[in-house]
Amino acid sequence: MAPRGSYQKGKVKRDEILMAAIEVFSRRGYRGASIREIGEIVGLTNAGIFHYFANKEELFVEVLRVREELGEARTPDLLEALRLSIEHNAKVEGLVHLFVTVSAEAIDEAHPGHHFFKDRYKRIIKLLGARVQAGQDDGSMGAGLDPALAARMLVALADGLQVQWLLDPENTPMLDVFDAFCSVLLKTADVPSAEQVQIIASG
Amino acid sequence: MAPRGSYQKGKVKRDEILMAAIEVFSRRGYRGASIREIGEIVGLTNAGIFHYFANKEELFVEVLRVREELGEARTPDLLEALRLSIEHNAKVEGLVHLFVTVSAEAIDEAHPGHHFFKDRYKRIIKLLGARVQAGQDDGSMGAGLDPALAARMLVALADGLQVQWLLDPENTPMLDVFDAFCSVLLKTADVPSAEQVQIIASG
DNA sequence: ATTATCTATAGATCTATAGATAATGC
DNA sequence: ATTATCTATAGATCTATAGATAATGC
Repeated sequence: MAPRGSYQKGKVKRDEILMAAIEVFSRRGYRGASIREIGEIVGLTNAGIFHYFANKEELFVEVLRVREELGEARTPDLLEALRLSIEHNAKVEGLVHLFVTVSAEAIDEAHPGHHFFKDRYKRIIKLLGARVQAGQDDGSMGAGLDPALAARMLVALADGLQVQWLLDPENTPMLDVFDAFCSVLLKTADVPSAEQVQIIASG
Repeated sequence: MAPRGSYQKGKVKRDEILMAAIEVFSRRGYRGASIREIGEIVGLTNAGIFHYFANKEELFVEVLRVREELGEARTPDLLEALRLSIEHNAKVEGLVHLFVTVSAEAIDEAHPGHHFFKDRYKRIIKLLGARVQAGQDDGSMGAGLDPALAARMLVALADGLQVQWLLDPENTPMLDVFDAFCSVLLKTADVPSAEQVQIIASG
């Protein structure tokens, strides 16, 4: 006898739990979050949560997956996607908080999110590096920066800005800073250096 | 009767505790760290720790203070200081880990380190902004970036790179990335834009 | 009949305190 | 005599399980 599967009510509740979990894991990190607190938000006892998720770690991994989906880019261009995600993030403080809190916590190799984050960074940096390389090749970007380094810069900038923004949202113009950096990226050494200017000017 | 003060042995032990605490708070964050684990490292029971620090929070605040001292710059120039601290940090994984973990956790307003971090960021960004402004004024830096934005970039970059480095130390050339960014900062729009080159070249 | 949810509870922690004992140094 | 440290323990949590009851929908 195959199981009947969850009722409609159950599916809705499961989603509610995931949303509440995002909020709580965001504020408190994986270790600091408690199942009971998540349960209170959705009107369940802690035992009620365990009906939907076998254990805390399973719930957490689902949260990471959902966050990835919610933040998913709708653009094929990775650089634009990164910019869009920053723009989007300024509206969903909870997700940014989750990401920042948990990625810091996940530095510990024993953390359940460790591999998720390590792989994620590696993948994004690699893809962004290729994107910058392509931009330089087709002349849309300046060739002044090593693409691999530029990729790490972009990711670091986005991450670092999020911390500043979460600590002080009103005074942190996340997108302005990012855009200013991108404009630098676009023209750096696309424009000739001072020496080259000399040559051009005197030629 | 004034108290006699702590014995020599006690002073040494207190320092040992602080060093162990840096390590544990680094790995686990404020909430995840346990007094007992710190005690085990220095060969005390958890109650032994409470002889030196009234409570967990007091120990933690001391750790932040000590970290600040240990990472203290020896250079008056703030930009150089930032670079030196990155260079230095690559040798003291524990302190970087502490900083990253706890600053993420401290985004929560109820966290004991919240104000410490918020003030610290505000101060550093302001000072760095002034530094960049001065650099642009005396012509040692290009004028292409708004100093306030550049200051936030520098801080975000340093923070973001630390996360990448902690997740994957071998493959993250922290200092190279930072230096590449600084070289961009130094010359951006110091060098004329493409249009200006046209004018120069044709003038 | 099966899913959703609760109550009750076991068993691990954790911070912190009280009060005893050991070590140190006037 | 005072500091350093321990044992024992109170009182909060926390995750997770067992087993009962309520709600849902074939």
